[in-house]
Amino acid sequence: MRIATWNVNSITARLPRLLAWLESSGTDVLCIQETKCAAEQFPYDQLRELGYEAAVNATGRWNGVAVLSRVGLDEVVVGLPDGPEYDGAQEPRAVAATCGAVRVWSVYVPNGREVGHDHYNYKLRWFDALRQAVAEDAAGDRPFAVLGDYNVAPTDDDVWDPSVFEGLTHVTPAERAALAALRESGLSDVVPRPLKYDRPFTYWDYRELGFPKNKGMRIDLVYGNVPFAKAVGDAYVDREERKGKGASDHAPVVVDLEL
DNA sequence: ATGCCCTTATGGTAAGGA
Repeated sequence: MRIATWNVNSITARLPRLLAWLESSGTDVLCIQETKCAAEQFPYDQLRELGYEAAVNATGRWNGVAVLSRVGLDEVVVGLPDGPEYDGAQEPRAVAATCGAVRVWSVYVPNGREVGHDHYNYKLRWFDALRQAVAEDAAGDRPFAVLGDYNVAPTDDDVWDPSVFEGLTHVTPAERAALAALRESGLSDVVPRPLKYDRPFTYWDYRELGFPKNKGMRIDLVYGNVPFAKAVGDAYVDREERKGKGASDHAPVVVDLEL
């Protein structure tokens, strides 16, 4: 089974590339983030023509997540149970589904904006709610993973230049502690291979030649439980998808499971 | 080498991204 996660930065803007990539990559299950569309705008029909069902949590112009699957889609949960609110609303940042033998969450963790900002505190609360929501599956016998844009670089090696990030979100001890707490609940970081250069970055800013200069970050993560991690045959960042006109600023992370 | 911001909702400008 081939499973992947990809922040598409608008499923509407990315649809031609998304459909082509699903076909060329042979992905069975895709966790998507930043759909940036209302539920009624979601391209169910085009995806169904390629054989994919979709579990969607999308409410409008910001955020939005989905799980696409061509190997079954059951036990769908829309939204993080007991998830925190921001500005009085639960944002569409999580959706879960069981796809064949594997259960997954697709997550888009809040950005945080600035250290100490309300959004940063919300980000940390959101991680708490995520950990509690996945604890039972993380400790279970069924292959399970939380895939998505975590908006945290796990280590200093996961950003192109740590000195640039001093005092900024994505690298703080509190954010990294939230990742550590997830690992302590039974999940491990499935680190993909880079297909070029030494480190498996997954995001490069559109500005200032970020991609050609490889000024990247590894913030799109796959956290799997023991049965999931044992089944991993290969994992890599498909950096080809970051190239050219009409690319997202994130590349897909692809995991092959021997199931 | 894969290229010098992109996306949304708007109705010229604002907000978010990280």
